[in-house]
Amino acid sequence: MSGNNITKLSTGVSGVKTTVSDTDRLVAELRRRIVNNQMPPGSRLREYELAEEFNVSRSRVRDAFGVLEERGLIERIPNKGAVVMRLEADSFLELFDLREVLEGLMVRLATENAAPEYWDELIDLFGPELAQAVEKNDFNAYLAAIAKFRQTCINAAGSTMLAGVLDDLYDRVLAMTRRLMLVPGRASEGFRQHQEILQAMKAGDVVLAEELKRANIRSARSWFMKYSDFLL
Amino acid sequence: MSGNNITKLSTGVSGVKTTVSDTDRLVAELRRRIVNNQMPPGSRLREYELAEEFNVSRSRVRDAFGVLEERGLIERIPNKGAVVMRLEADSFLELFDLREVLEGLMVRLATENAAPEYWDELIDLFGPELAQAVEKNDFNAYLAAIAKFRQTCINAAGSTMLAGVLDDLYDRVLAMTRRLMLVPGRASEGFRQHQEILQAMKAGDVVLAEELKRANIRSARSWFMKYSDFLL
DNA sequence: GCAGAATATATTGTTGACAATATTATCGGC
DNA sequence: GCCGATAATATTGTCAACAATATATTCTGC
Repeated sequence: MSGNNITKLSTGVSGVKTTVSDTDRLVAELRRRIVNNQMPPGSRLREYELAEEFNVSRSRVRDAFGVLEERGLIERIPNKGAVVMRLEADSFLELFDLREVLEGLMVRLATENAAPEYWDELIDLFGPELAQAVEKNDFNAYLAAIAKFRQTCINAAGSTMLAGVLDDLYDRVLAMTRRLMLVPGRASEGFRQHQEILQAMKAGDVVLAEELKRANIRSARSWFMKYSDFLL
Repeated sequence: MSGNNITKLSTGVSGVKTTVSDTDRLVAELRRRIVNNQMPPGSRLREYELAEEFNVSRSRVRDAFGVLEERGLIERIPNKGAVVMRLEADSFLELFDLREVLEGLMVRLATENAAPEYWDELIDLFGPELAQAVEKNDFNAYLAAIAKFRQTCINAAGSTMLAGVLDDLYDRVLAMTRRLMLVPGRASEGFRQHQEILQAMKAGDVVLAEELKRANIRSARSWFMKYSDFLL
């Protein structure tokens, strides 16, 4: 096995990139493992080990580590190796502050740009069926719906830069959301908030939609602070 | 020359990193050249060429390209090479939207955290002397003052995540600021706005400070739109 | 048995050589 | 002279071997 190894493939997600390399696949898989806590914070990542597992050279693993580090998912200490970044309470709070202004902007731009009908699909998704699933603690369904909401908004917002920044933070947001959802009552509250936001967006009420989204994050923040002892 | 080559050195800027590698130095220098337009958009970056110039191996250059790409300063096309990213009008407008919420947040957090006296130094810096320099089109002095303002705020805000996001965008902000300053009248207006923001910050008026900073960016945005024909 | 030095092992950091690909130059036919 | 095919060159992509460093183990004197 030698030489170049880039398979043509569209990434699907509004991407400019049309090729996916070994490095990209590595990054994706390692991201997944870290966010899913299969590799909990503090875990060591050994280059050779991963190189063998994925049948790639150490250089690819090393490249992947580079972007993972840039994204703040791992920490690299010279000559010692890479460990999964530990998320402190402080950085969670910082993350909420950032999300408040950024996701608020996202919703504002999306509301400005999209026609009212654009939101019908999402409004349908956030319907009675999902409501029941949330009550029954079907977190995967809820998580998928939230991801869909996010992606639909980003597409409508139409700002590649905003999309990039949100994407940079996404891993950490996901890691936190997964935990926060476990707190009794939070999921159903978040669900209702999303319904309200969607109504405002369909109504084209730019200001209200942004404010509701910001309130949504602030609410999540206060839940987090209340239960931080359990969540960290 | 072979083997590891990492010189111990503190980065100074509130950094967690305490070492600076060849790659880091490369990134810094290339950033500088790109932002200063010594490497205008569309320029091609050849790996071997740079490797020779900096007396490093191509791998280091390649690593540097990786972070430059992640930062959106260059674009890498497989088997073709790296070119300096071309900044389109759209992305400038996107950048203004982002700056409005992010720098607003920066000022808000900074105002919340810092004591009134903290701002005296900056208020002094943005005094009559600098005002005169701005009138005389001494752009370097103004640019340095703005950079100082930014850094002081980031330090006071105390959010490493926000600092990271702002840093990611900094190169593009700088590139744009340098051009926008050339527009007659913009620099002195921006100067006055910074004075007002600082007054609000010293007064501890969190809401007003944030709103003034946001207005500052919106104002810059409208100047840009008006003169975009000359600036692009 | 234990602290500290010396050795062995594991792991990361770096490089130069080679493969794959794209770009440019050359050449023959019309 | 111009166009397409073919060869030559330049440039990037990948890897495997080696160097440097950190960690674990063994040894030694007490």
